[in-house]
Amino acid sequence: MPVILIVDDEDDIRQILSYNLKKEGFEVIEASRGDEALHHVKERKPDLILLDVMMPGMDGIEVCEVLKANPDNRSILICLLTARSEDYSQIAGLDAGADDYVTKPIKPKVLMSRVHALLRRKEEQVEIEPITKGFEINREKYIIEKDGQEIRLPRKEFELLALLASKPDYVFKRDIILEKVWGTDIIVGDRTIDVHIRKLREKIGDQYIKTIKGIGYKFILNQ
Amino acid sequence: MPVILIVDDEDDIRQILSYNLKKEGFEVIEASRGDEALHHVKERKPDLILLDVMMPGMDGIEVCEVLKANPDNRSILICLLTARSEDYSQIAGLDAGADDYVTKPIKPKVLMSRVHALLRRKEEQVEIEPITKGFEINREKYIIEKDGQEIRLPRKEFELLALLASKPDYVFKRDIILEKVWGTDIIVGDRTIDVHIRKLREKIGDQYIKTIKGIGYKFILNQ
DNA sequence: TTCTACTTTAAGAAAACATTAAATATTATT
DNA sequence: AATAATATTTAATGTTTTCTTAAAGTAGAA
Repeated sequence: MPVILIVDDEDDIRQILSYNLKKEGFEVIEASRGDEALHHVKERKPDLILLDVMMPGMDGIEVCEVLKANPDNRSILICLLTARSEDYSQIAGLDAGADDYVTKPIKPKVLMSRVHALLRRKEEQVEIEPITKGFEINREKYIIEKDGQEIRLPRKEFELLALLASKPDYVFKRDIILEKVWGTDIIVGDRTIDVHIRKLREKIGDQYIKTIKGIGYKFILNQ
Repeated sequence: MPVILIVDDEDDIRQILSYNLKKEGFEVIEASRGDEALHHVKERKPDLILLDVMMPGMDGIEVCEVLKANPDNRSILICLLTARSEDYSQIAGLDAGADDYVTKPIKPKVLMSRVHALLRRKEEQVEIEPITKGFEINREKYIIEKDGQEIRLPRKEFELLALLASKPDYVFKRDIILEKVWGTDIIVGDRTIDVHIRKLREKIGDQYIKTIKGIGYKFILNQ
């Protein structure tokens, strides 16, 4: 899960942002001052920084400039938090390398939406598609193609197959499957996996998914 | 390259802005009065208007109101130029539909930064070229043609269809739809999408929009 | 055999979407 | 500026699909 650093000198702002972000599953780090923020970044590189512009001492723009000056930090997204009444000339922040800004008073819903949009932009860079002969797994269309024939799968089945097929012949342990397909939050019984495997075998043919007793399952292409 | 209209009664301001904008490759149109500006907009729809608030005759706020009253002009960005001394309450311009404002005296660097930020945000909205057999999508008139038959769609429905049809067979996730059609600032409930999908299906036929449960929707042409 | 781990089937619960109507906004018209 | 017409959003309820669990069955290992 993405790590987000909140930098604001006002405690209650930090609290409300932190609460909302954690609720959505993000890992949150907080700093009340600019120099503190820079220190945190050295320790743990966040994916995104929510950065207040108006702060005593080192202000947001400065923090932004210092960060972006270092190539290692180029990939960190920065979203400025600005008061609407602030003179916009201060918002040379976009020149300083910020990726977006949100005006105060901050509506949590709006901010969350922005956060997701920004992180998505980042993710879009590194999207990999697993390739498998005879099988085409098309995430964009959310269908799989087996020998030219389109097969539509429900979400869990799709994710399960996509996982197994991403590394043919590799055995995925049950706990790994649970973690990748269901996530760490949701706890489901072991039989649930079996049933989904069953459904998959029904749709794509028994021969592709092999059971490794006591361990897990694997996707095979030959034999 | 984006087209920018500068509206200011002071010649030297227009000149300096024009110079800087042209240097960055923008196409620039100028007007010295409000009514002249409106006239220009009819002739050639700009992407962005830099609009002085204090002008003899029709002032900037009025121009802004007139423009934004017309749906065809809703997509034009408006950035107000205001004197710093002006009471902030006067900047009801943001209520009049302006997208941003910059205070005088204008620092070219600051303004350029704002201009780029605004245009970037506009681009992030929907600027898709729909390519679709049997369907003709006319963005100017908010009309689609299905098998020669004209169907007029309200804005949101149109944008939604235009988005889906821009990549047939491609699944648009709900959050992407919200971001592209509604924007990141406006937060609406999930059911809102459904209702719009409903309306669309009613008008163009059920077979074109397919639900991918748990993911989103896709536009399909065959089958 | 007996135990363990998986398979299979069916059924109920939960999630996600569809539909309708009503409440708000917005836009057009008088 | 008031009214009417449209458009948009929300809320409530219904429907469908998907997911999960429970229960009974099976095959193989100890």
